[in-house]
Amino acid sequence: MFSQTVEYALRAVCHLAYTAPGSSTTEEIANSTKVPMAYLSKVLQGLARAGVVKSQRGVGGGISLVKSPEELTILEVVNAVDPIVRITTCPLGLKAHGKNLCPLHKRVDNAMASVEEAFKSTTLAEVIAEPTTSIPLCEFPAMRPTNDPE
Amino acid sequence: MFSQTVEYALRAVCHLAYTAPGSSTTEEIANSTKVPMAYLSKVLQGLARAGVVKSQRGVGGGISLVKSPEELTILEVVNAVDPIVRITTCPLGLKAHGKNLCPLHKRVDNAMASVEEAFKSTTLAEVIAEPTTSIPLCEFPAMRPTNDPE
DNA sequence: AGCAAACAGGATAAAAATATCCGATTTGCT
DNA sequence: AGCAAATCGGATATTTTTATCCTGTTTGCT
Repeated sequence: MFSQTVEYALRAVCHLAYTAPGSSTTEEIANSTKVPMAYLSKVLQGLARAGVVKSQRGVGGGISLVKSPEELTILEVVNAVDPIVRITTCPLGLKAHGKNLCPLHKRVDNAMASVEEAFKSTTLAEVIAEPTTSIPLCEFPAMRPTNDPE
Repeated sequence: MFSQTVEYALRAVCHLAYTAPGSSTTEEIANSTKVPMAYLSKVLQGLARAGVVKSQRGVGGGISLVKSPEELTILEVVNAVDPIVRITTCPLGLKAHGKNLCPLHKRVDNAMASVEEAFKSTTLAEVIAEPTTSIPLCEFPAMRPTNDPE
């Protein structure tokens, strides 16, 4: 239901939230998130174009979040790479419907609205702070991603 | 967020709900739903394989719903062509997580769960019966799809 | 200046989703 | 039997998504 790209982007910003406000290299993120590095690079470029992350070239460079994890919502990340497009006019182009969606499309749009709302109300900070035995991206409890090359 | 195929399938069963328990030809459905006929044919084959619709070849044949619109949910239609797959184990394959999803994936899964729930609790009968000026698939209010070739 | 780290971006490839075409088969009707 | 209405299913094409590779550019360090 959500694209691979969305999944990869969320993992990446999750890693970056751990190291924020510092930066991580694409390789570090790729290792920690188990995303193919070359493809991750493209995803990160998309996030950079959308202003979610910024990149710094050269030695000591890498990728970092533009906002703090407290200010960054899941929705912003999702919309940066694969936007949730709400239904605003009849997909069949029926003029009589126009912006007045029929019950079918109203329900489909409501489903998207609920996802949008859930994602809008969750920040990255909440995701990484939530007490749990399953820490995002971490194989072992109570152990968080580091920048050490494994 | 939802595939074209899902959209097409929903339109098609919506048309069939109008003509239920009678059948419609693929061409009639294609015209009423504005879905390319050849592709719709494939979508309907998928719905038939999943047991949502049944087909009858030959003169006077066509496609009809297996269940009544009262018994058929949107979810069954969606799952027939492009299933909503819930996250049951860690997508990274982290053994420590297993079925205990991390906060990130729990939220993504919750979003899918809300969609699943919304779709599960809506029948086709509700969709076509809801009073509105925008009648599904119909260009004009108070005028419903017919089997008349336009 | 020279070198190594690191991202940028184009070219390419592979796979999946979307779409079209057409001959084969089934079926009802006369 | 013959014909026309319909679906079935295989082949093919197109577009999008996912993925890989490689060269170029930027940057910090010595």
